Amino acid sequence: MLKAQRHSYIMEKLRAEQKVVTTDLAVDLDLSEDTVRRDLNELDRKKLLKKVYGGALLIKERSSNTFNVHISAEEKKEKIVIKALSLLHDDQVIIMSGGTTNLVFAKFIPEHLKLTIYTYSLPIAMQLSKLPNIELILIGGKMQKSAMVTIGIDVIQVLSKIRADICFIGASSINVKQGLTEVGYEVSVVKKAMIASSDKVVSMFTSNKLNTKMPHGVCELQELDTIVTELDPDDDRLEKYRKTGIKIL
Amino acid sequence: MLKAQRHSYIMEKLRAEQKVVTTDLAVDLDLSEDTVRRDLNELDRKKLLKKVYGGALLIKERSSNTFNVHISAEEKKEKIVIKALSLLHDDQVIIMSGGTTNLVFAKFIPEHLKLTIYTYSLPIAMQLSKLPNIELILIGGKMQKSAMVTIGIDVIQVLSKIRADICFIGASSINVKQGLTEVGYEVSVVKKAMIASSDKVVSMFTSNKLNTKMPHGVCELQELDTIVTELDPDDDRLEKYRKTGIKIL
DNA sequence: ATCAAAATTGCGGGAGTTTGCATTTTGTGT
DNA sequence: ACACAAAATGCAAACTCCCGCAATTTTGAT
Repeated sequence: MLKAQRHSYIMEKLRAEQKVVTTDLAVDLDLSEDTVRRDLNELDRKKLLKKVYGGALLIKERSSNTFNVHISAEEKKEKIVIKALSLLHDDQVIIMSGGTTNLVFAKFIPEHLKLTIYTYSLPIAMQLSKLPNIELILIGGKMQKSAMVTIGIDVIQVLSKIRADICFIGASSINVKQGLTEVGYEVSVVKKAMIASSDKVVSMFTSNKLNTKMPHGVCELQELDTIVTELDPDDDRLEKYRKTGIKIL
Repeated sequence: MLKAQRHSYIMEKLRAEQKVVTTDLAVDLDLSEDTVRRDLNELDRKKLLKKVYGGALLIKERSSNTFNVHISAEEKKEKIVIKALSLLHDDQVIIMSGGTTNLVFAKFIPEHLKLTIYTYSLPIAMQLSKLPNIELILIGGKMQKSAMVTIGIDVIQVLSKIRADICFIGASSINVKQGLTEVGYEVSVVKKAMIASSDKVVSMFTSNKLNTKMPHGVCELQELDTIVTELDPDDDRLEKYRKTGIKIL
């Protein structure tokens, strides 16, 4: 593996986990710890991370005016959202949940579409602000800082008054028995409200979310109209889901 | 084989595998490594790939997952907000309007302060999300895309129910006779509501806003408790404002 | 067709990089 | 203060790169 690739691997892992451990990286990359240390030192010199005893930490620059959102597996997500674009038409009212898949979706919405979009995700609202033909309503509430979304009773209240054509809902986990499930209780409640206010429910997620489970239920699989993954709709891994009669893109 | 053919072979392999290795390409193409290197350097010069030690990598345009806010006269604004930090104490409830001066302020709030902050500005909410001890409430509503703030009746309604210790209010324009004035009607209404809900009103702005006027009134000078500029409080340009009895930092 | 200039290629060798190991130094927790 | 892990240092081997040069091919003009 090329050194430059190692550096991107390290930075990627760092962004995902906030820290990296020298010994782990040596195993991951199948290299001596010496080399890993040299890599870390080099990246430290370039101010891309902060080397500490035992590994390295993510640098958080307080000075920059840029807000960065890290998107993992971006190519897969691009494949997903391009398929989902076919669901959009002029004059629809849409609710979008948070999550990076939906953020990629926001990036791909064509400029000419005239839509009304409700969202409670800050990055998605920022992204959609670039589109002149979108009527954009940001749903306010208490900020959940880690996910950059608002949560709580205020969000539920606003959602309950909307009548939307489609909601696009990210997924933490999905399986045939329990349907959609979430890590956080508050987010699960918000998603329930989204579903209740929408005529059609679409969930987009990467295939690694398939057949996984989280503590808080959102809805049964049957309540979803369409799911979109990066897989071919005929893929074996979707077999069980096809049998439920759900639409798969 | 022609050079152009080699180049397309290299680019194709690069797109397929994200990287190419000089020695592998020399074998694939049955050429000396020197020639491969020359090819790679040439493609690098044309910005079609990124040459690295040992091979080359795909150039990936950092597709904008970054949201950038341009801040003019940032040094002046830093001077202002550092003075204003003295107004903050643990357990205060604060309302912040939009504007880049307030954004700089958000960047300078110390990590240890425990505050409850209401804002209707997306960039400010993003910035404040980095602070673990802040209870952050984003006020939702229709997005005004140009300013990255929410406006409208929803914002007013939320603001009217708050009882805040201080509000930090940006200024489009200020003069002794008319007080604070705004370009947009909607923003002027929101700012009136902010003021009505706060015990103390602080306005921060750069000195170029002094003695200017906009169409929509926000409040009389007397309604402000404190103004903060980058000037020395004894500066001649603030003479008229000092006479009104307003506090100047 | 002929020739010269320009471009391309491979090679030798020197310079520069990278890597793992041995050794020494430094840092951490008990 | 101690033991032990992590890091820095020095070093040699292997690898990669670049320069100049000569051989070869291509190009373009006569």
